[in-house]
Amino acid sequence: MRRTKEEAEITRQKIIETGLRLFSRQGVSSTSLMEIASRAGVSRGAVYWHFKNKWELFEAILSRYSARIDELAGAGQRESESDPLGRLAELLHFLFINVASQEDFRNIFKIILHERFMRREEDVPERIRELIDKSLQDKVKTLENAKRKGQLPPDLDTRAGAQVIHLMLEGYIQNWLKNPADHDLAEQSDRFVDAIFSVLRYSLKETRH
Amino acid sequence: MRRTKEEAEITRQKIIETGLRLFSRQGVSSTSLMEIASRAGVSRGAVYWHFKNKWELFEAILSRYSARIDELAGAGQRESESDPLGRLAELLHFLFINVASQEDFRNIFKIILHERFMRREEDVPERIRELIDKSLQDKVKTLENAKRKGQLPPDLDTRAGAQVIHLMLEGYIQNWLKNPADHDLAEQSDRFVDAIFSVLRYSLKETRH
DNA sequence: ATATTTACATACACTAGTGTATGTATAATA
DNA sequence: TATTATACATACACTAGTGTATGTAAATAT
Repeated sequence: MRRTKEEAEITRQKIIETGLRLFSRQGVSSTSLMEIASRAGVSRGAVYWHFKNKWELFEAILSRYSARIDELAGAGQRESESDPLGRLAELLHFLFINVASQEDFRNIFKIILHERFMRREEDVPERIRELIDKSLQDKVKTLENAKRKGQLPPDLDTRAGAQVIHLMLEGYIQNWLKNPADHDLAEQSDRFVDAIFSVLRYSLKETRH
Repeated sequence: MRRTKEEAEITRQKIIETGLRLFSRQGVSSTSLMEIASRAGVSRGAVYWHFKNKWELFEAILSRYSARIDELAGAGQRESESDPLGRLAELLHFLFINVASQEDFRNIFKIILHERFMRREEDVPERIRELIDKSLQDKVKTLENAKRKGQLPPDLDTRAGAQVIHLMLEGYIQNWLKNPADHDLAEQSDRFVDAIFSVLRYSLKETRH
């Protein structure tokens, strides 16, 4: 019954895909390796052969997509960029489109959003938090840059701005995940980016103390 | 060892409080009745005497606070209101303050936000979704009203507006829950309401088709 | 061609959690 | 005061899940 190396890789991918699907539906902690195995059409032994435990499987799933997420998140941070706000708009559009059109990408987001607030120390690995914090830092840099280039008011609180961007982005994705039929994410992308920018332009002024 | 009626009510409340704390930290499905019981200083028997199972305990927790949430959510929806936008601002401020200052209220929000996207049918009861949907509908009404009173542009997409309000509110609360030391929620309440209103005023126009 | 890994499947031991059944001191009641 | 119902605690039976140990056919190395 020994499989060839290619076959082994196929089952490994199948486990990863099934894990991604189930994790995104039920959350990581309430999905058993048993269920993943049976839905992937393999035995639990296969899962334990490819991955040490549930969290290593989770790490494998994350690392398969983290490169793409990093790439997207970092796109607008270059200090030399002459139109940082334009870059930011592109990034947001890109995120919207990807989330709307690619299920696996959407599921990764869903897991991250869902798992982010769990507090059991043994459970959620540090990697998720790092991932989010990094992309937040990227956006602060982009906004600072846009301020210097005169694209945003000089008294904008960039940290608050970056947070609001994240929040609205996450919120919109969550809402779309909750009710995909409600509206077309890609179509509304323009309007939503406008909404974010109007917040940046008209609110979130720094407070003096 | 039989307790007096008052004592029984005290243990019941103690179980509810402990359940609220643990559910908000770990999520409902990954918190055991064993842990709740021991942390509440009672036996599992006590929990099973007061509540049929975990989800009935959860219902009890929800119903203890849903009145307050309903009250808050419904505050700005009166059609006869002459200043609906002002009411909405008050509501948002009130929510911010409550979430910032009252731990139990904050924990309820945390549970709702966390549990909202779980998909195991046996698990999350319909009540949470109903709760959120109702308050969304309230906000749509408030915005419609504000439009008629000339407080908002006539081509505002009120449904999108209501969603954005929810998303930003939830996002901000989530962010505050994630990092309470980061900033004072109550203090930033003003600025955040401003941000929301600027979105309503300058974006989210209805699309023609 | 033989030896050795590999890629699993199966079986086992263990734990955590659930729900229920039973025991019991005592508050409430008649 | 005797009886009954209450408010639990404890014990038990059961299930689901984990991790590990072992078996094994076939791919691969020698």
